[in-house]
This record gives sequence, C-alpha cells and structure tokens, in this order.
Amino acid sequence: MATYKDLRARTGLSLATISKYYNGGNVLEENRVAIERAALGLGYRVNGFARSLRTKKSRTIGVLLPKLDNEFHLTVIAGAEAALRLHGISVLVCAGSDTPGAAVEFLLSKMVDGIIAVPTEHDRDALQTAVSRGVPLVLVDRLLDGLASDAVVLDNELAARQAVEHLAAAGHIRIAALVGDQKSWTMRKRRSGFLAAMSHAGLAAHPNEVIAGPLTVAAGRAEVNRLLVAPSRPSAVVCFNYELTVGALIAINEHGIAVPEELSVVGFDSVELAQVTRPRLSMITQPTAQIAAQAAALIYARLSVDPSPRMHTVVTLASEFVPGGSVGPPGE
Amino acid sequence: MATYKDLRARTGLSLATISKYYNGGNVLEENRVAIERAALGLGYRVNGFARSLRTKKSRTIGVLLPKLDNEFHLTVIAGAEAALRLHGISVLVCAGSDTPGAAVEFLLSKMVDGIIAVPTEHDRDALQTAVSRGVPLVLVDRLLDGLASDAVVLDNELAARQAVEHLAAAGHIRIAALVGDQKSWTMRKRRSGFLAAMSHAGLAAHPNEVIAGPLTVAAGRAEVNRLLVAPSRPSAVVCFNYELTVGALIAINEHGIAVPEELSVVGFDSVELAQVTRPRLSMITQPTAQIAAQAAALIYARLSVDPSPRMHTVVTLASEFVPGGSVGPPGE
DNA sequence: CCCGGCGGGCGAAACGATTCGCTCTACCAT
DNA sequence: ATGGTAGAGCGAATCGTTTCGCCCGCCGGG
Repeated sequence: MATYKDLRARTGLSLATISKYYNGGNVLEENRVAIERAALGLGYRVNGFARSLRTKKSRTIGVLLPKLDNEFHLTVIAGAEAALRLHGISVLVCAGSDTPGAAVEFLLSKMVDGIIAVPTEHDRDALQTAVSRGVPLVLVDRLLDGLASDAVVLDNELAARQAVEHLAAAGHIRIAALVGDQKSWTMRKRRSGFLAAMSHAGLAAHPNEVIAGPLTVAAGRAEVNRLLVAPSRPSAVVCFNYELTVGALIAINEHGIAVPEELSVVGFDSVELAQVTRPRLSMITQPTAQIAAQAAALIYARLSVDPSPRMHTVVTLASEFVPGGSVGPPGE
Repeated sequence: MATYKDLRARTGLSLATISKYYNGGNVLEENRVAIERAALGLGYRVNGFARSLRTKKSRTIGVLLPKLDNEFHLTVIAGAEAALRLHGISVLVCAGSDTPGAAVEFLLSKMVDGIIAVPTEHDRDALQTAVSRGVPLVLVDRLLDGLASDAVVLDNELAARQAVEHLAAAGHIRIAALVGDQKSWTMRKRRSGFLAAMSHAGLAAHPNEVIAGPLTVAAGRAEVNRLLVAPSRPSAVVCFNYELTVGALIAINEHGIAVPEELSVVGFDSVELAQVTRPRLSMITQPTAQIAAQAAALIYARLSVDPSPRMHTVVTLASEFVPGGSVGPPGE
C-alpha cells in the first residue's frame, strides 16, 4: 500500500506539502495535479490510522442503542449515517448489552469522537464519565435525569395532545391510555401530556385506565385485555409506544372487537402497521429522519467547534398525527 | 491520556514487555500485577490507532447494506454486532449509496478487516476489487453472479416449496405468486423454486399469475390489484418478499377481499405484521439471527486464519413456514 | 563442571501521517 | 532601490504501539 513517501518519490515534493494537499491547504496548481496523478497511479489512499494517531481524531462517531430491534432506532442509524458520511465521518454501531456501561466503554475504546445515544438507565454512569472526559454526546428520544447534554427529542406533550384532541373531537369522553414504563423520561412526558390534554379538553381520566407497565408487546396485550373484559369499558384507547400498540392490536383482534365501532384506537410510531391493518390505524408518528439528521448536525457541530460547551441544546421536534380509520364516534 | 511510557515509568519495565503483556505474551506474575495496577491507576487504555498503524488490522468489519430501512437487514447488523463484539471486533455500518462502489470504497478507506454485505448489483465491481485486494467478504441473503465468495443464504427453494405445499394441502389449485425482481439472485431462486414446487405438486402455474416486478410496496399493491380486478382470479397468492407482502395486504384491504375466504395469502418475512393482521398472516420466515451469526462466524474465521482461501463456503439455512389464519380452503 | 536451551526482558527501529518553525521567492508600496 | 509580507515548500520531530534481534540468568544432563 502506497504512502506519502511513494508520492514524494513520484512528485519530488516534500511530505509536508503532500500532507497540506490532503488537508485542504493551498498548493500550487501544478503540484496539485502532480499529486493527484501520482495518487491515482499508485491507488493511494490516506492511512486513517496514522492520521488518527497523530490528530487524535477518529472521524467516527458511535451510535448507542438499547436494542437493535426497533424501527425507530434503525432510522436513527440510517439518518445519522447518511448525514455524517457526507462529512467523511463514519458510524460505529453498538447495541446496549448486559453489563451496564460495557457498550459505552466499547465505543470509547474505539476512540469515537462523539456519541449519539438512545440511552437507558444502565448507560447513565458510563455516559456521564464519557461526557466528563470531553466526549461530545447527543441524546436522542429521551433525556436522562442528572445528565446534562445536547439532545433531540419529540414534543411528547404535543403528541399526547394531538391524540386526545382528535378523540375528543370525535366525541370520546372516556379515553384510556397505555403509558408504559414511568421510569422512562419519555413515557413520563407522554403520560403527563395525556393527563394535561384530558383536563384541558374537560375530560376526566380514569386513574385505572391510564395504565403504566413495561414497554413490551406482551404488556400491551395484557393491559388491553384487562380493559376489554372489564364490565364497563372506555370508548377509546391511546397506545403511547410502538410495542404497546402492537400488543393492543393483538388483544383487540383476539377479542374480535370491531374498530372503531366498539373501540377507537390511536397508535404510536406504527407507520408500517398502519397501512396493513383494517381499518388503517390512526397514529402519532415521529419525524424520525429529521430526528436523526438533527442529532447528526448537533454532534457534528460539537466536533468541529466548541469542545467543552457550557450550554446544551435540546431540540424538540413536533410529532405528527396521522388520521386513519381506527377512530370513529364512540359506540352505543 | 496515558501511554506505555507512563506505564513504564510506574513499573520500571520496558515498552516491549508491556506490549507483550497486552498481547497475551508471557510475563512474570510479578510484572503482570505491576502493569495491571499501574494501568488501573492511570486509567490506561491501549491506543487502537497506534496499534492498528503497526499491525495493519483494525479489528473492525464493515457491514454493507443496500438500504437501512429493512427489518431483515437490521437483524443482520444486530446479530453480527453481538457476535463480533465478543471477539472485540466492532462493526462499521454503511448503507449503499447513489454512486456505485462508493460505499465499499468508504469501508475500505476505513480499513475494515473484512466485509459482510447484502450486495446489490451496484456493488459487484467494488466488491470484486476488494476481494482481489485480499479483503475477506461474506455475502448475505444473495449471491452475486461472477463473484466467488463465502456466503450465507436462505434455502429459497425450500421456502417456495413450503408455501406451495401448504396451499396445495389446503386444496388450492390456482396459486399466484409475486416473485419480484428477477435480476436478483434470491428472487430468481424463489421463482424457480415456486415453479418447481408447483409442478411437483401437480399444479399448473399460470404464466401471468407469476408476476415479476420491482421489490416495492407500490409494485406489490399494483400487482395484486391487477389480480383482483381480473375476471377470474386465483384462490391464493404467495408474496415472496416483505415489501411485496405489505403491498399485497394493502391492495387486499382496499378491495375489501375477505382473507382467507376469498383469497388465501402467504407472506414473507413479516413476523411483526403477522401478529396484527386479522386473521394472522401465514408466512415464510428467515432465521435472521442465525444468518447473522453464521455470517459473523464465517468472517471471523477468515480473519483469524487462511487469508486467501481457495475454497468458498456457502451456508444455506432453512426457512420456516409459520402457519397463521390467512390460508384456508379455496373459496366457492 | 560445562554447555545448550529457554523463559523473560530490553533497545531501537519501524508504521504513515501531521505540524512547528523556517526559508525562499515574488511582488507591492513607499 | 528597499523593506515588508504573503504564499508555498521543506526538514525533522512526533503520535503510541509492535516487533526484531539480542542479552542475561537459570536449569538439567552429560
């Protein structure tokens, strides 16, 4: 594999000049073409290791995700990768693992220049130390208590409001909600947003129809199950997370409940599902591509400038309500 | 950040010895603990750049995907990442781009030690040159004509047979198939597998009900649309790809066709969808986790041993047919 | 008692880029 | 003419490991 020395042999230039060329410095036109021709002839490519060794920059950012089984997270990778590749920056993917902090450690050991994370509680300490080491960090989807950082999140209150208002407009009075794991910042926001929207709409939220629980398909299914077998049931349900939505749909199918005649349903993040359910699912969606792009932009900004910022930017993006056929007037 | 020199200062050992320690060489017990204590005290971590510069190995493999919007591909990343991380190898993700070869070039410029790829035609030449440069390559999901390489693929003929046999057993005679893009090795296999299975079952495949086309939701929808408006229609349809399956379901929903009474449906790769459609979708699934693990194992083997193999291993994994409620006896 | 061999350790030379001072030229303004 | 300056190029040191060749001391066998 060719090196600067080979280029020097072909061009008669010094290493310093060649380096300058490869780093956007000013070089005589004449020399530029000489270098370019030599490089082409030799099939030369700069050696990232040597460069990184010297500059202490890897031009790589790590993306940390809790699990790799989630369309939303997928889109974050995709968007970030695309945006950063334009700057010649690559993306190291790491899915959270068993041992807390291991994933972050792994990324750091690979010398990533920054981290984009959809964090879990497990990662808090490791991320904290990363930040204190001066590694730029951008949180996505959720904030972590006690961890100051740049972030890009959904306007979860807005999301809740959109769902409630849509249902209220259709005449629903008694609206249930699957609000998931209340240890999660995001789910807390959605829950409080839901409650706020309800009272703002002049509706009462039945405490035991605002159901917290794990963010799993099984939990969503069980919870909706419980709603459906109760002697009296709500006329609508909002599922505040993808897994919960899937679980809810399964339970509804199992009970043979007619949507929206017997029960109106609003889902979350279910772009793909929405189109194949009959009727189409009304849902709240996140601008995933935008989120990823923003995250990439934020981290890129941190990379190029102000290394140890005293101010953090939290970008809040609006959710969008996509009406389908799963919301109708309340039954009977 | 600490270096060997700092360790040397604390332990009185030479750089060579310390290096030996970090590379699994034999070191006196006494010195071992000395190094470990020093490293702990300094928060030392070996510098991957320096190491890679010297050894010309990055301990990173690139995963190349056509697009990052596909659950199957996602699982490949996930599985490969998990398997390789156990060996301290990381995964660089790259989604194919506009300009052919750019993605591969990008990975090579990052000095990946090997590539796992779900290749497209666009990548053929670039992958070819990568291989000839001695970069280990494992193809996933599909082979590329004229590119000898290790690979792990689905037994597509089996997949087709499973679908046909299931439908034939339910009494279907006239079975349509969406076989997608026939430029793709995989889709060709599925098509020929379908035709073979049909004739083996003693059934005739209507040429214009074995429909090739782009692998998109829109195409699937349009094709099924066409089937449904025809004066006489098949009693069952097999969709040989995820997007086609989604498209088909949409078209079926739009026409208000009853499944399976009016039309039996077999999907592909639709684990998630299968559970929320009513009735549940019968489908063919790939052992995605296994595929990824096998790919990781293959590439790891190439990494550690025989650098320029004269033999290629193609691992073929069995598909699984998951019955749902979308297949019933043929209507009327 | 001596010799061969081996486990451990050491010094120094790579690996391939970047970067810090300098030097040299050419050109403009005074 | 002359000093000043900006543009371009150069040499050499440096980043943090690995690795090659060599040395030392110890042990057991002849």
